[in-house]
Amino acid sequence: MVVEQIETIFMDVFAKMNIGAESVRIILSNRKDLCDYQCDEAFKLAKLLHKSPVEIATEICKQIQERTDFSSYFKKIECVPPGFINITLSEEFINRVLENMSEKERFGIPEPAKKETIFLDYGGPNVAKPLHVGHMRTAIIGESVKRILSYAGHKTIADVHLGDFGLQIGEVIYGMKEENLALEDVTIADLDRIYPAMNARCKESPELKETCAEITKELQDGNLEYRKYWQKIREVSCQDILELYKYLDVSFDLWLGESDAYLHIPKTEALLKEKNLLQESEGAMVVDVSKSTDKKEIPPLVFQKSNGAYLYATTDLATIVDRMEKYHPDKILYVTDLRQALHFEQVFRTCDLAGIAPYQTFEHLGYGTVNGLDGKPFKTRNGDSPKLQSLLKQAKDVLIAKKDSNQNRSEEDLDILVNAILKFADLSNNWERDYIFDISKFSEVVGKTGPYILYTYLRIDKIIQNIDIGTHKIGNRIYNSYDRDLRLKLLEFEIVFQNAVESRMPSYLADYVYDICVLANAFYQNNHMQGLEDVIKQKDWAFLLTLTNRMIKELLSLLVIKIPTGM
RNA sequence: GUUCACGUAGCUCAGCUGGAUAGAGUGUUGCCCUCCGAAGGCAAAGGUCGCGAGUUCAAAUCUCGCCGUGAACACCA
Repeated sequence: MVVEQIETIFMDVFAKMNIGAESVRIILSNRKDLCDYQCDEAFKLAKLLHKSPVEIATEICKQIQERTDFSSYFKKIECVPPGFINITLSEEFINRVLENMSEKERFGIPEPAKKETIFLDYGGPNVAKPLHVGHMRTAIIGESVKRILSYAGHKTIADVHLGDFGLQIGEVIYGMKEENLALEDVTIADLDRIYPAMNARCKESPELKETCAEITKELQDGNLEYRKYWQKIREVSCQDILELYKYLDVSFDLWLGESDAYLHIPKTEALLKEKNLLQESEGAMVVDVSKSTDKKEIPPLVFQKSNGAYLYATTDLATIVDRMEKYHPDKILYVTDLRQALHFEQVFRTCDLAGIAPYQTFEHLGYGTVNGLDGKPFKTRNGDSPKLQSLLKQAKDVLIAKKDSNQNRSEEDLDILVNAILKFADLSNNWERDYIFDISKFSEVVGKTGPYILYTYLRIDKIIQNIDIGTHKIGNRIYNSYDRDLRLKLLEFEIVFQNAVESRMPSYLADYVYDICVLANAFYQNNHMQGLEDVIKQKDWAFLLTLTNRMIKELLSLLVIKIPTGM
């Protein structure tokens, strides 16, 4: 909003000066002590115009200063050697834009040029297996990205993509039958007991594992008895999974899984055959996805194993076929561990080759591995990695112990705080990086943390509660530097949000909301509003803080963080 | 081995579509609760941006080489 308006003025001036530039870039100042925004275009124009950057910048500044509308935008605009153009906004401009933002939904960010339907895949929990930290990371990042895209004006569809047809099911069925469990009485406690035990036994005994694999295969082929077991396991497990997601405030539009994908395998196979893509290699059916331009050899995608079984790539392909057919998405985003990058590369290329969907449809948001304190990844296979549920419980206990007053807090508020701590910690990091999981991270409440943001929000809320602003707007003044800094920060919303959308990076929003809070803290610490004689000033400030809090709240919501009643 | 990612303050990390004096948090050392909540504020100290070249008026940012760490490399997901 701010940037576009300034850019328009610059382009206007460029036209007058006969500068043949097609665009101009105004960026946030990196010297806030000198100006609010800056333009470094003079350096680029120097070659084109065969003049020195200072000359060009000086002329641009002069042209802008001579405009009749100068003061409605700028307080000061000046050229600083060797050719920077430093821009300081006028109070009028700042307040005009803020008022406009305050009147609009979503602070007036424009609708996307093209409204896209975007599919997101960020669940991947396995039925009958407990969720662990990795699942939480996927869920939090995915949910946040979904909310961001949706806020930007796109249509989003989230699919949990359940792992409900794998070997673990065979193992659990075997264990249930062995114990002679009555199907209708099976609870999550039974699954929590049977799965780890069976998993351990299968590791010891390859024969037992083979038997379980056989059960799994028969289930996939339609064995009715096993199917009943499977349904029950799925039902019980999903209840549990749903509860955890609910705790995390993560939701999905679709609860499909691998078992649903199996229905679409024949269709998928036909599509591949039609394009003559399937070929036999070492007994397996594969798709050659290599390209001559590859720097590194990309192995073929294995569609069907030599023993006739299907695997991960198969169900992923089949799932895509189904999604394209039913929903015609413009984009499909996968939020998974970075280590799966090659797998997705193969799948995406296959889709492109088979005409299922163009390569550009897909994006793999590969987040860094969740590592332990030793820097090694948490193991997901042998049940060694701690259960998510117990970690959340642990975090809550630590929180209660941290502050006396927390003992009187409602369960709901405590849960919100736990969520805020771990989500802010996760989302304020760039998701591409590895993530060292440290239980102390789950209880960090000071500094750049979720609780700090919530604390600021609640304090502001308390301050403005007692001031009736009625229909009062932003006003036309700015009273001091704390005031000005906060207003300027709020103006950045659109820039920051667009960055977050384009990069699918919630961390930009986390950093931004933190910056807002720091400035808001400084503001109310230094500008006491209680008993202020200047009523206009008091209302101006109350309006500003109201807008600030609205923004904090919406940003938090995009980070999947709620606001407690107190803390 | 090949490919990719990463290396910034004691620690955890921002910054990377090139711009001016490289920023936060934490930890360390001080100060600030008769004022709207101290889960807060203010200040100080802390840096060869892994190393070396190159491109450029300008490099933490782009290119190349080296060193270090990690990941992936067809019938697991």
